[in-house]
Amino acid sequence: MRAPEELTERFRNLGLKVTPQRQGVFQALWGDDSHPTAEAIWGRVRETMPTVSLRTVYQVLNDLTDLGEINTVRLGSSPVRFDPNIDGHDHFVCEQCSRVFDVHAHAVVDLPEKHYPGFEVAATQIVFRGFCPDCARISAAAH
Amino acid sequence: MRAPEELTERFRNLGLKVTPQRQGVFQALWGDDSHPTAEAIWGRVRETMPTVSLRTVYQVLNDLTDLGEINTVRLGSSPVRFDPNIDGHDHFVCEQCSRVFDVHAHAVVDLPEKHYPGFEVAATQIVFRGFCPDCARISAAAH
DNA sequence: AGTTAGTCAACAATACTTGTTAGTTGACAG
DNA sequence: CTGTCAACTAACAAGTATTGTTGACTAACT
Repeated sequence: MRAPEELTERFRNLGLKVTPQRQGVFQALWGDDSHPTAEAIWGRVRETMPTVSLRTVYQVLNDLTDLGEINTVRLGSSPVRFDPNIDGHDHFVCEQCSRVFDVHAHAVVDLPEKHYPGFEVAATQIVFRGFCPDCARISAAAH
Repeated sequence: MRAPEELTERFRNLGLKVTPQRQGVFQALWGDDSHPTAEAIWGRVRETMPTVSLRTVYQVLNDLTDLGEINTVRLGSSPVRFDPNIDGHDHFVCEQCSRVFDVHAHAVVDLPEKHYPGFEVAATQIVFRGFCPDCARISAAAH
């Protein structure tokens, strides 16, 4: 996503008001690569704005998604996570702690046209599952 | 997953009773590659056993999952889907009709150890998104 | 300074899934 | 063949995540 200042400008250009709540969410997301849930963002915004409602946070997140500024990430049964990184990248999900990491895989992926005629691939998503370094260390130490 | 008869035997060996409800779910899943939801399976079992409860279907599906006979597939915001195909394979999700197809991708995927030290990859999942042949045809005809 | 979008609070509602209870049935072992 | 206990049903509650709604209030922009 764009920097908070640029988002401010974009919202204004679109005729949307730049409220402290919206700016709070911009700030909370900016540079975050931890794929926070709506609740997590809410918690962060509340630190400086204790009265903000979860409803509003959801609102803003959906607005940003509609504008293409952020992506939603749904992996497993957990709640939706929000990803301000909209460049092409892959994900690693830790099966232990459920954290999601941005990764760049070396991948050559192809859906063979010959066997799947008529399928129009718009996006390819790679998800790795396993243990993150922290959890791998702990599980190794358990021996 | 195994054939219904083999599952029957496995359940019996494990001391689990082979009830008509369980067999109904075995049958409903056998050879199904449409990634049905719990409700869909329920509907199918009810055709021959109208009194079966959704609760029981969930129960049996979870049992089968625990036994590793089937996989759960969570893609997007739809309810959990169940996949009797537990061989390594990939998925194609139609963004229009939400159907899920089993596919075998040509893929060479690698998480570069060098950049991600300590990450232990247990599984790699590839998901294609786009239009399935049916929906591609309809959207093309709309022009 | 006025208009109106945005927000809040509080609550309802949705969808999916699991928990719980109590009463009944029927699969299997002996 | 029969007793036992796992399994099933029905009916309901609960839980999680998310969105809808309403009415009153606030404050951002023109």
